Amino acid sequence: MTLIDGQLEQADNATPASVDLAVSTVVFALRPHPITGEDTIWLPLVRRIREPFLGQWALPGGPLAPEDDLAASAAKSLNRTTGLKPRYLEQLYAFGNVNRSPDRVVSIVYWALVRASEDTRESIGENVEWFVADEIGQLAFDHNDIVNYALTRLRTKITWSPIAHGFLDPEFTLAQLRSVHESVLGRQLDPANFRRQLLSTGFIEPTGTSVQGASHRPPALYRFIPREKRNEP
Amino acid sequence: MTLIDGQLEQADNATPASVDLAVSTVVFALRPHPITGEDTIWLPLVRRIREPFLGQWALPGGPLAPEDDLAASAAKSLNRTTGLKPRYLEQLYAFGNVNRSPDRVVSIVYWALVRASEDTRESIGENVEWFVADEIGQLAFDHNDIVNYALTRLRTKITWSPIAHGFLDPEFTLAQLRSVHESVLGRQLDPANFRRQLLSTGFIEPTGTSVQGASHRPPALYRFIPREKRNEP
DNA sequence: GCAAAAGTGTTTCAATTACACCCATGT
DNA sequence: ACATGGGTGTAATTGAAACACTTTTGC
Repeated sequence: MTLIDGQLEQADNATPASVDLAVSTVVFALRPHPITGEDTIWLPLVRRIREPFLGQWALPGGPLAPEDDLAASAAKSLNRTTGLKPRYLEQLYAFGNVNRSPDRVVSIVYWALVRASEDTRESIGENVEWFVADEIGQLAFDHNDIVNYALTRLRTKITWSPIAHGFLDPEFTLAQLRSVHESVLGRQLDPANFRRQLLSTGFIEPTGTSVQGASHRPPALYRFIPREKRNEP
Repeated sequence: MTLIDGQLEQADNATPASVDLAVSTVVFALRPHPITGEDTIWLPLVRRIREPFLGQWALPGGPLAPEDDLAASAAKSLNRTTGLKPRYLEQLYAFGNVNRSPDRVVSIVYWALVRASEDTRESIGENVEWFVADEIGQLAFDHNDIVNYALTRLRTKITWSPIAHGFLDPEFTLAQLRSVHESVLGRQLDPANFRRQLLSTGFIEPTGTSVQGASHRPPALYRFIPREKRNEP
């Protein structure tokens, strides 16, 4: 509430910040659960190599570089830790409570979807590890809260927004897409109704090709239609 | 993508930031349109008193004080400019593109709802003025984008979330609440269906009192039930 | 009694759900 | 041919929208 020159303070020409700014990312992928074998949500965490919370697991991220946009910073740290590029990336929330860290840090958190690519299992580094999202222990800072918030956002958003393709290759069958929804929501969905609902949204279109080789009718392949190329959403 | 000690960078113990951090707030109130007289959305803007964008209108805000939570900072700047306390306050988005300002500033923006109180018309200061939201000119920085984004959020959120009471006194009639929805959405709503829909959500409860004095059946008064005291949503 | 807004009831229409059934393929 | 998942059809259920109707007040 300080007054400057007898006038109100104003944003966007702030005095030099005494608050640190970081960008972190919650990265989701679908992989089989180690016990049940059913697809479930995984995420990569990074072991902290300094105080505070030294040795504990935390979300990948880092300070915001002056030359990076926020989303670019998130994508970079994602790529650093997983070697992957995000197929979906969205800002989650800015966390900045005074008591969330011993020093004062505001974290702008993104969440991302990536494919369950093969080559990322152990290839990155000692200090990066993937965990089943529902079975992570206590994380550094308020990162448990952040992960839970991101999971909630994923599960609610998938019911009305076309994001499930973020877990898949560019071309996919409706069964694969339905399987993603089922894994995220944790319940079975009616194949017939799922098909109709999704096709009526206009979010996807058939590629014209289909998948041969299985001992049943070959399923058609579809691709996601980006917002700009859609007709009436 | 710098490596520190041969390890991955990590968030939340960032190196001293070379990026400034500000918190701004989009404040909405409902007041009669100066020409049509119908209730419409207004918001307060602050005239900039320094470069860049000197003399142009901008959102109220300021640098984040180390001792303030993000929401507290937003509420403070709101109170500074309008003299009001927010009846609803929510984080909107963190804007941080490199090119949004000559210097590098990340703005964490909140949006708020306040009552159309009498005493705030001109009483604050020379450099604060209220505008009809749909009739503001060109603002400083990317603040036009921010205002439009906040308006979109308000209009979509009011259809499924109980926020309209943020424009009203703690006790209100269903007609007042419906009028808020109509003003925000810009179209008429069926009184019968509106009543049923809203009561079925369990967001509000009757106070037991009603408003006498008008030449028609006296309407019952309702109050908003905060999330914690609700039963099933 | 009449106007005016509060509040209730009912009919219609659209969307979702549940589930029966046919289709195309590999073995 | 038959097992398997892909794909279509349809009746039942639910919920939203439209609108007629009753209630309670001031004048």
